[in-house]
Amino acid sequence: MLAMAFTTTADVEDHAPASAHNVAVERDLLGERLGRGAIRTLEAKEHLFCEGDVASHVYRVEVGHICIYRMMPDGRRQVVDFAYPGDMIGLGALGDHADSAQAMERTIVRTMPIATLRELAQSDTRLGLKLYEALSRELMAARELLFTVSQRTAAERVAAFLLALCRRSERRGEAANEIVLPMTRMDIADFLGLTIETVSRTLTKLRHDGVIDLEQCILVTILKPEALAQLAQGGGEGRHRN
Amino acid sequence: MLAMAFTTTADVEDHAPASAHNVAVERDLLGERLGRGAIRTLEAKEHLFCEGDVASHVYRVEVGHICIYRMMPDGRRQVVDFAYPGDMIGLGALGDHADSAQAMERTIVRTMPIATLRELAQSDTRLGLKLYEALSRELMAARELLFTVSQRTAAERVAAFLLALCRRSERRGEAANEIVLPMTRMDIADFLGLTIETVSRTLTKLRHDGVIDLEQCILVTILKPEALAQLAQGGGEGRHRN
DNA sequence: CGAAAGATTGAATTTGGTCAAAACAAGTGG
DNA sequence: CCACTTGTTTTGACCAAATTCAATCTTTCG
Repeated sequence: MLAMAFTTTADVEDHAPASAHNVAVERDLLGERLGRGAIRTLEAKEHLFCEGDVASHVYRVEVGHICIYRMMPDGRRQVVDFAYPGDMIGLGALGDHADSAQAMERTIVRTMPIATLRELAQSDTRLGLKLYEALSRELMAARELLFTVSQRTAAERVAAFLLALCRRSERRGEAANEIVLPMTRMDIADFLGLTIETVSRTLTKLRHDGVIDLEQCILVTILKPEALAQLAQGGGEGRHRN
Repeated sequence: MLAMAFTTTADVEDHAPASAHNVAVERDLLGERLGRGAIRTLEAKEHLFCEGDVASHVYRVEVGHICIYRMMPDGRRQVVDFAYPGDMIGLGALGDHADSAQAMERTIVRTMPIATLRELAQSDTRLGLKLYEALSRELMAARELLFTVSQRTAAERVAAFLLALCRRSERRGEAANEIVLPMTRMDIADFLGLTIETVSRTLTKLRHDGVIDLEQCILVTILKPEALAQLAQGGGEGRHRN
């Protein structure tokens, strides 16, 4: 269950074992149909949809990365999820979108009308179940994030974040200890409920402690995975245990 | 959408207009079957299920209140939801429970095996859709809470919490400005990511400011709903707007 | 009633935020 | 190729909000 941490924007395909390649076998109806779906290309910073828009489609990221977030009138922002290639977006939307989705770089998505999705789900109960499970996984991820943000210290949050990215890499069969951050410090900060300064400081501290290496501020090398894992738990003496 | 704040543990019935009474008309299949389902009574502090248990049933609270939470090994706790009469519990569970459900007082629930739920959902596609929507609403609630905990100050969190309870009362046709807190300060604290002391202090401050009244520390009277709403937004000059 | 659990209040401490400046990186145009 | 601009990241000094620790007060319940 812990392995699920942050594993949000559930891919509807079964969670692939490490052996599966990026080009997953599209054996189910949804995958097939999406494969034939319209393609849309987004420039960096372009929005796929915004808070309040009518939820007309679901999407699957093909290339690039998308940041999903919500804003408060006064400018405070909560990043809810980062969608990687293979991830579905917009599954949970009912009526209007409750959040915005913005490309973090040039990004390609496949699109599919919600109406079509509904039809498919009706004709194939197994698909309906899959969707349900995908949503359920999103819920769990959201709660995991809630937990992290609510209960952990800054250091623990950053550690947990890095670990989650590691696991994501592993799951898609990439190098597990070298991760490229497609998001800015600002995105990380708004995801973890911190400021950019704190994120930066924390990363620097991890570097000085020899836990990670940071060359271009976009490339993180995990030197001591155990230390990181330890930190992500209450290992560094966390906070109020009441 | 904002009105959804904290409206978690979605009731599967349509969101009833304010006129609807507690004894909602059970027109759909699920309601009927649950109405005929087995009853289980829990004493205060008794668990309905625990983290890691196999998810065998879904439940609907009939009388009393249930607290849903997750724990870290070191004792830190995150309350994820409070379930009121009419609320469903366990909808999102896949395989094992990711959280624990504990009665906050003597509580009665109706139970229904997940297998039965699956069958029902297969025979009635509309029910499947309803379940999906219920889960989706839970997801939104989780994200709303995430937002609150992550971005708001202590005062704002408590204000938002009280307001959410107000709305809940309203929705079930109860007095909107007198709310009884079925949960302890500890529960509130673990829900909002604060300490009991901070919760207590914040409530005291609200009382001194004449925004609420607090007689038995369990009964909150909202004296200035607008002020509370204002606070819940960034009205009291919130935090880092970057 | 009296014990135990829960809630409040106060004082000291700490974490993380704010503000401000400097360092870097990437891209543009001369 | 270099100066120049712009945007992001890092670093430091200071400050405020929330936690910790500790003591007291209330409520609940046997």
